[in-house]
Amino acid sequence: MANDLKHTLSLPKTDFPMRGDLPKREPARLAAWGNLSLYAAIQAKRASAPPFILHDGPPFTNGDVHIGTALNKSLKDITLRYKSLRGFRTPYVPGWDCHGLPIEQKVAKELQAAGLSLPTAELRSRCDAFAEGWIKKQTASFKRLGVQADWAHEYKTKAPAFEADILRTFAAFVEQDLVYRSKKPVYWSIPFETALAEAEIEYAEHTSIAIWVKFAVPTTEAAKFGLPVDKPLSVVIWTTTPWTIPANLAIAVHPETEYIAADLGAERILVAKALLPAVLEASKHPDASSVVGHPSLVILGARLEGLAPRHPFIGRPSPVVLADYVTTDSGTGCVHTAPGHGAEDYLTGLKYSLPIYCPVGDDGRYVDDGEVPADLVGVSCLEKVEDLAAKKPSPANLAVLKKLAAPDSTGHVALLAKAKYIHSYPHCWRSKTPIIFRAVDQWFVGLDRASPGTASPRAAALDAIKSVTWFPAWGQARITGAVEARPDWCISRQRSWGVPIIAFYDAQKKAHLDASVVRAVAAKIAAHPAGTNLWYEQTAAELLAGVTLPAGWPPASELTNGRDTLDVWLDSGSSHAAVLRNHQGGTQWPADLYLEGSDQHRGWFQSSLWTGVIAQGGAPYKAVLTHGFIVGEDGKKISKSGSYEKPPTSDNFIADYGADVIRLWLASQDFTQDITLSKKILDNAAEQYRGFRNALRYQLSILHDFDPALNTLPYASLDVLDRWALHQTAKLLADTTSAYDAYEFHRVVSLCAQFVSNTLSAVYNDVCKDRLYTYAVNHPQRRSTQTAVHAIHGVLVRVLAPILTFSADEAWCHAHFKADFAPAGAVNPSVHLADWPVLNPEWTDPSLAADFSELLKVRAKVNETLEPLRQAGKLGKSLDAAITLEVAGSSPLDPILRRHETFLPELLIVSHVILAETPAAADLLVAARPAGELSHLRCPRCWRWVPSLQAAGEHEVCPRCAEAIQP
RNA sequence: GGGCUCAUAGCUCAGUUGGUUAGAGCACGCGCUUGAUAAGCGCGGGGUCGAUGGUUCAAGUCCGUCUGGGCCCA
Repeated sequence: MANDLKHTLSLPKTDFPMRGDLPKREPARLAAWGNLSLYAAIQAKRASAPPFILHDGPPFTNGDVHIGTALNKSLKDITLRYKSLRGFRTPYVPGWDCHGLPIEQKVAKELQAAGLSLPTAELRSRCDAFAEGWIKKQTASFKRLGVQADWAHEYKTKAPAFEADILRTFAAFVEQDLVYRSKKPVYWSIPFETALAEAEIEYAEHTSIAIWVKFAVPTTEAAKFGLPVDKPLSVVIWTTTPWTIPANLAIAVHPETEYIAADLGAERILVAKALLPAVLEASKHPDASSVVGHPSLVILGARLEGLAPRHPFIGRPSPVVLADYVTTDSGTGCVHTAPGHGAEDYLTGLKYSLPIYCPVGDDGRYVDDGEVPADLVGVSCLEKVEDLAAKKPSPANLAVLKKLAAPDSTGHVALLAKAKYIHSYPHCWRSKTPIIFRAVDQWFVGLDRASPGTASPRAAALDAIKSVTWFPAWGQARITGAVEARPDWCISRQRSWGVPIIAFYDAQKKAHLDASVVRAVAAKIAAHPAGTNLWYEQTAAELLAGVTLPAGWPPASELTNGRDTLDVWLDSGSSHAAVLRNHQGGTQWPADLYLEGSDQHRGWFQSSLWTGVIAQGGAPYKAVLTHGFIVGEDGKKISKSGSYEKPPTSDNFIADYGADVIRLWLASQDFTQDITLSKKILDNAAEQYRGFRNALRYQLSILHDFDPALNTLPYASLDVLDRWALHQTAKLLADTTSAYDAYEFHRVVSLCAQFVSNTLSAVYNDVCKDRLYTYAVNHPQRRSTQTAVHAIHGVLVRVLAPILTFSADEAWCHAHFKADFAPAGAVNPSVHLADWPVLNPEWTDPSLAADFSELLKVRAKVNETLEPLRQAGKLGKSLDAAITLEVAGSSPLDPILRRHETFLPELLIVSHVILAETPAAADLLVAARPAGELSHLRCPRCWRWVPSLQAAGEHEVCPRCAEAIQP
């Protein structure tokens, strides 16, 4: 019987599945979008719209898409989808960073394992294929994530046309006379005569010879600095690389460390006071305690600056310099400084304008430069693998040791002590021999060089930074600091997989570099399918055929191609020139936005800024947005925290949760900070996803018999509750729009979640069930609610669309076509082709909202009152209750309740409300009892308790239901 | 060691120019409903706002120090 009545109700109905089953269902939607050519359709729709250009920072092509990269691409996609809905033209050309050491090394290792040794051009081809393979894989992963882009017209830094633009950027540097040649220390493999990168270094235990060496201080020098002159005085240095002594140019001390001129009896030595006992022990001084206790002169390091001891066997001074990195942990506190053989030494050398001196040749042997003593010339610094096993020092170490131990013409012996020293030392990954640190010629960009009347690159960059909007604001301080502090840009690398530096060398190894020649070769490279491989396949004469050589150059036949490649930061740093300047995919320069991880303040943001201000006259972006990094549950970086069952790749997470859940998770986090990843958090996101999905589903289900074209009511005839819901929706739209505009996606998610939960689920949907289910299908109040729900759904689905790309589209198709997918040729076949909802001013009704704010407080109080009855078993659903509200006539609540008196039972979802006036001052008194106590009867159809039932066919129902089921 | 940055309930986030018992969603507990049902509703427990000094009539909110993270550099 009851079942018969149930069939007279308009219950929710939809084919929209309750469960997303995203990992399985999302790929079908991707395919549907492909069939729609959705990206092209969106671009076409916005063809004449104002552009919003997000320039893609290219991921490196050497592995799977990591979840961190997924974060980056998701944020970009959310941004662009939002801007597109808002009415902007949003071309998005995805890019790939293809050159670089990690790929070259991976390929080289594979070749080595296979026992192959290939010419450079062949090695490069293999690197090319390697990169291409990952581009394919990464593209698939990005697509699966829901990232919408011009995938068919991506940019690749290895494409010949792109390589040519890199070279043109480089040419601009040359043109402005910013590029110069200078030495810089690099890791050097002697057997392979090549520079190595950090990644090619393996650390292994090594037995070195530690030496303590006296640098004699001339008496006149000592006197000048107020040091004792009663006995010979020496500054003692300590080093574990004796072979670098011929390159010594200075001695570094810490400005705030105390030094002591200790009296050893026949002579004095100057060392850090704290290290004197250790030095005495090393030198086996017979009466150390007396020396330590002796009242000797103590002097602060800062006061020693400029003191000029003599090199132990080369006729030049070795001045004392100051450096903060000097410690008193070991050694003597006086640090042997050879700017050509150490990173810190190099920087100190630059600071003190010392030559970057390196008397060791490519083959690891001392050169004959007129400075190196004759007995050292030709001696090798190499320790062969067999020497290592025998712990046999290099010939250079032995030769230097011998010289230091030999008395000079005055009988002075420089070597104070020596000892074996076992430590971890860098070795070449291929030859397994210890590397040496050695300065080689490099190309630099002088960032402080300025032609008369123009600003230096640094000044221009600092100026450009101010014209850019930084999100968050502290990004400006960060990049300003990085730009101010960085030394001149070393743009050359001794690598193969990169863009060659178009420099030529004559027989005397003199470098020839000219901007017009670079441009001419760039043009050839752009036009040739081999791209820059041409450089490795052709001779200088072939490359320069038809090129007019600048005055002063030898004929092309006497030139050879340089072997250096450009720093890869120049590759990606040229992307704005290669892509935006060329309007690739409809883009334009400068970009409206760059969006990358905060590490790029020192990376891509900066390299792009330099190339922008030097070659294009300004910053290539109007705004820069940064995000943090993904960390593990413990807040520590993901590589260091716990082990994962699967690699943390985008694909793996999507396989488990679906792209929309991953996107929702990422969107719900404040990405300016670290983003925590854990199963619990992802499960939480999945739960939240279900909430959104169900909200959309329920709306669809109650709209199943609503035809917007036929059944929509004008705003003026909408029910008060529906108008309130629209007011809340208008607020949601305004708030989420400003959150999107501020790139605060987590606020969008939070606002939507609260709207769905508080406004819809807890109040609006619950209250509307009665009218939606039990009223006659065409009852105005029912159509009123459907009108509102339809409008709300339209807003919600579009507000969520940038984040829940798949599910919002799925809901869209169900709303418009009552199917999973739009039929062929449908109008508005995707939510992503829609426009952002327009804020209807009618919807905003502050006085109504004020009333509701009070009414909902009453509702909360009623619920509180009902709860004990329910817990006591006296009450089930609230509809079984009758309520008495008592309020003082003077209360501001009184007129509100009166105004909405007939609506109260519906709002409170109870069967009967008695509104009474109380003289008491109390705000509101609520009493509840089962409606049956009023001797009311329960309508078996709408479940409300009413004074009397009436016959309707074979049933007894309330008058309202009787009318509703009239045939 | 330096630059920038973060630290509010189990989780994700709000907390306006310092001002009443610090909020929300999710999760959790106890009920209700069985006409959104692998759903929905109600009620409830849960935070000494990283620690510690200070400024103030008053500090999650301002200042100092420390602890623990992150990115970059050394």
